[in-house]
Amino acid sequence: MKTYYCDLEISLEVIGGKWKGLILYHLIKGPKRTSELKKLVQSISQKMLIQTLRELETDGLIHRETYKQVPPKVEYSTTELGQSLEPMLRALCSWGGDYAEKTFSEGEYQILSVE
Amino acid sequence: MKTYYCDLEISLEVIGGKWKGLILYHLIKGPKRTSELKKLVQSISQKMLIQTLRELETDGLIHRETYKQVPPKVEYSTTELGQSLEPMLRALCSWGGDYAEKTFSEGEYQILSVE
DNA sequence: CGGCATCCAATTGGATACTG
DNA sequence: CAGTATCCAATTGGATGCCG
Repeated sequence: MKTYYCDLEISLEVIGGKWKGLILYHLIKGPKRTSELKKLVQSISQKMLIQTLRELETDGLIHRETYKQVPPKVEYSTTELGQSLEPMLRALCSWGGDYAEKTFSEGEYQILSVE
Repeated sequence: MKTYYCDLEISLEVIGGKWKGLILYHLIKGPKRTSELKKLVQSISQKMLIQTLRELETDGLIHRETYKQVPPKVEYSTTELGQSLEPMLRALCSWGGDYAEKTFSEGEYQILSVE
């Protein structure tokens, strides 16, 4: 039996880790193909991208749709459960922007939106 | 110059990782001594606890107060910046509880609050 | 009590090559 | 295009011992 000492430990197990929150956040803004996600999160390796997607799928946060065609097409989207994290991820995202403005110096960082 | 492709990457850099969010959450509920934090997050090692606290301090989310006495006493508390994450961490925490109820089977997990 | 240093095991993660 | 497998480097993290 799994033992937790705080509900937050459960959330962090599901969306914690280096990439899960970020990938999920991009999918919350709309379904994406594998290659699109790779572009949105450039620093992730293909291996980690796939691995992260598998974990999110296993935990019921995203859905994987395969189109049987050549060349193959796969599209990922959020489930209702995954989508329910939208307010928190949006708030965190906005917090990150504020944090950077307050904390970093001009010219010390840049944000290149790839939307 | 640091480059980000999404503001969320900034937040995750600051409160991501295995322990930062959890430690911060406990401190948001009130100042704690080192040994108290260790009790609240039993599965963390002393090394990781100290390391996590240093990182949170460096990023300006928590404050470390040393009382010069024997035996030594150290107390950690949130800064205003750290406290500003309260709504998000509380929401995430509550989400984790809901997730567990929906997803886990009875007897598959337990939550032992140590408050 | 709170913290640091060292050593070592385990895990993570990247590069590359290959498949349908 | 999407994904898998393998190998290897880097990082993480735990156990232990020591210090003020």
